[in-house]
Amino acid sequence: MAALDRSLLAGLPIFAERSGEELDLILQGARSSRHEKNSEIFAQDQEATSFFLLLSGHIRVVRTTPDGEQIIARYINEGELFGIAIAMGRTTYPASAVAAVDCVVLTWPNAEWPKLQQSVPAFGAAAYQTIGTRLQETQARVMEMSTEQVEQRIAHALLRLVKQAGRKTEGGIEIDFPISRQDIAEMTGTTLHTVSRLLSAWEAENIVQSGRRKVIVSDPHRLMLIAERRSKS
Amino acid sequence: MAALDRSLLAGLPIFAERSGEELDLILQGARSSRHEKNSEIFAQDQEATSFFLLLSGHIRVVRTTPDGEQIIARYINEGELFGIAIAMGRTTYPASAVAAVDCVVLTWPNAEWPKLQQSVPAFGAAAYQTIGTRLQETQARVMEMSTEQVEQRIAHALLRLVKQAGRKTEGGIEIDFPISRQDIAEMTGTTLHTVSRLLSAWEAENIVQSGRRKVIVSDPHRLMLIAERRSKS
DNA sequence: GAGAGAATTTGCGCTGGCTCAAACACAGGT
DNA sequence: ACCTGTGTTTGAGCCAGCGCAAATTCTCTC
Repeated sequence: MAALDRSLLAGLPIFAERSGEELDLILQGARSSRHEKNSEIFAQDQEATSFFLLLSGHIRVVRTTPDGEQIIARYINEGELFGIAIAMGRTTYPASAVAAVDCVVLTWPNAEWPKLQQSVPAFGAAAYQTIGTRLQETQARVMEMSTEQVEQRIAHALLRLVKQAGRKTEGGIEIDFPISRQDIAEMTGTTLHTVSRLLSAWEAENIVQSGRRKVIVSDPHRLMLIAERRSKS
Repeated sequence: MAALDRSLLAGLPIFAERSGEELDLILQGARSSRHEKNSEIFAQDQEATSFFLLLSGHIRVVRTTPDGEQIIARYINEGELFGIAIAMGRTTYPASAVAAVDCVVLTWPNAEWPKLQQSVPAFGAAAYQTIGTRLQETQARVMEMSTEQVEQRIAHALLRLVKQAGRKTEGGIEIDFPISRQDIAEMTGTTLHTVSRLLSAWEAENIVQSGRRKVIVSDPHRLMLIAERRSKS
């Protein structure tokens, strides 16, 4: 395979400060691959052999319970590391990764990890920072689930999606990948029925427009009011 | 202050593989301190100036929402690192740490972090592993809150406490620090009333014995059956 | 040992959101 | 143009768990 070009990485914030030489070092052990929509990049509990960076597209990280219920742990956006089990001292992937749209992914075999950490310490630091950030986010989610009503949780989830993967359109900001009511339910710990009812209600109030696997937030401000509404006092 | 003795660390699993020299290096920048029950070791959102290791006691890690609701993020057990904001690239503590009983804590100023990581790489690795483990645990908690009923969540929480901080007594395994109904509620996202009702019911069935800020699990096996009970099918 | 504060227990009524059920709408393939 | 599968909508009923309230018990202090 031809060597990968450093221009692949140059645009990513995570590598903004890296020199050309460092970028080459980073790319040396990597290969890039395309994953079509709905294909699985790695599976939960499978032995972790590689770690990844999403060059383009969106990835859904899904955890499945022993009795088959699914939860969406997070969405991975362009430029983010994922599947970095190795950096957490794990030997298996704790979740599955599924392409939400066609994706381009950079893959390193785990064997590259120690080398890379050695030769480009900032790479290791970026990975650890990623994990730290995710711990924060996950803990925030626990708080949300403990203290907020379903309506507020869904509003928060939509606002987060808009922020991370929003694309400006005529009617407002559209979430840039297909997302079903079921998906939103799995992100917020509720049922697709409740999500559907709420989106319908919000649509009637011109806060969102939504369709089949599609959500556009037309009035983020009002959605924020809903999200921040206190339950009592 | 007199130099700290390496025997402080020698017994901890996290340092099992370290040589005497390494232990001395680790202790060089540290100081130890005593924290009495219910005192705060650091506060949420406060600037992170140090990181810590719990030598003895139990610590409650608490997050407070903007409107004053509290959540117990986790309990720290003996030998665990905590407050390692620096390893996550954070400048403030994301939660408060409160001594659940009288505690002895080892403290390093953040300035020691890069040195220590350099001189004892395994120390850095331990910190990252700690964070990775916590991410796993927190995600497991999200799944629990999404898919399980209150009864199962409380059962799981008790089993976890027993595993991490259980002390064998006559009537069963006692949780080794004072824990109120309210605390359990804040760990499981419910109310103290519901916790109280459930504990009373379990007490009647001889699964637990509990008192004021005290819980003894007398029949872990039956508690496990409750915890693993599937909601449907 | 009296009093105050903190933790727990228990009853009661209500309701948010789930379950069950059915109809409907859209996209993509043949 | 039709068909099939997948996603969405909406209704109806129900119940787990919450909010509120009051009584009770335990611990610690003075």
